[in-house]
Amino acid sequence: MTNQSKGETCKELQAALDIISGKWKPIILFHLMENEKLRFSELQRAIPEITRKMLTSQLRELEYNNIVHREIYHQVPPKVEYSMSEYGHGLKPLLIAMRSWGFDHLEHLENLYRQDNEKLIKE
Amino acid sequence: MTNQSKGETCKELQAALDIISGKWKPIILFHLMENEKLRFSELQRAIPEITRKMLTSQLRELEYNNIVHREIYHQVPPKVEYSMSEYGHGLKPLLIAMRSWGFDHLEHLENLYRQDNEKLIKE
DNA sequence: CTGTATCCCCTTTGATACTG
DNA sequence: CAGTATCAAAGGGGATACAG
Repeated sequence: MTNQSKGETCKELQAALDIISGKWKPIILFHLMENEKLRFSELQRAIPEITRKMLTSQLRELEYNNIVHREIYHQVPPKVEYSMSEYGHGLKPLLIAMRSWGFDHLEHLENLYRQDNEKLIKE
Repeated sequence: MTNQSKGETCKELQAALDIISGKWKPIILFHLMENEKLRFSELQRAIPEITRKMLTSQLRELEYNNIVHREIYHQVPPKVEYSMSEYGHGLKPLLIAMRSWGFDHLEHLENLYRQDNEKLIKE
């Protein structure tokens, strides 16, 4: 086993988090997992609340980390397509596992909330 | 499949990330996974760079989310023990999966770095 | 020993306007 | 269409001092 005991930060875990954390990265990744290729504008429509700046920057970081591929068509008007890189597809199982745990967790919170409410009603 | 296509944020994934993101949460969680119970001061020694304030706040958030249990011994001087809650143990597989992916990713980066270096040497 | 309270900084995010 | 530039706001995080 790795020795995390004396001051060694858990760099593996951090490495994974560095890739997927960022306010919009999770949802961007899921759209790209489910759609093969998406244009910039399609992503924008899919995530209406995001600004162009944020969409650009988050995609750039994913591209920098080799998770996402960016294909530029030199046309007028321009067209750019984003897709998961081959390497990026390796993230899929992890993202699915996270989503699954998150789903259960939201149910868990629901139950806690319900119990609190019932307690309040009784009193 | 869930429909993430039109503006629905991926709340499940976000829920998972909310729990484990935070500068010190990953390493705190791993220490608690490997040690059953740890006192506040033991955690501090295990993570020397962390400040008391941060250790407190991160633990409080984990406690609030029902991941970590806090046991207070009313003594002088005080003694507080932290441990994974039963619910928190359910995070273990996910954390291990993340660490595993992160490990591979760090190797991936190593290889990229090495290739770049060899290219530079050739030129 | 196990915390809190303050104050400050820095990074991330957002609003808005401009451009090839 | 697919961005960039600029500035402002918000929040997370750190240093330090104090407290039960």
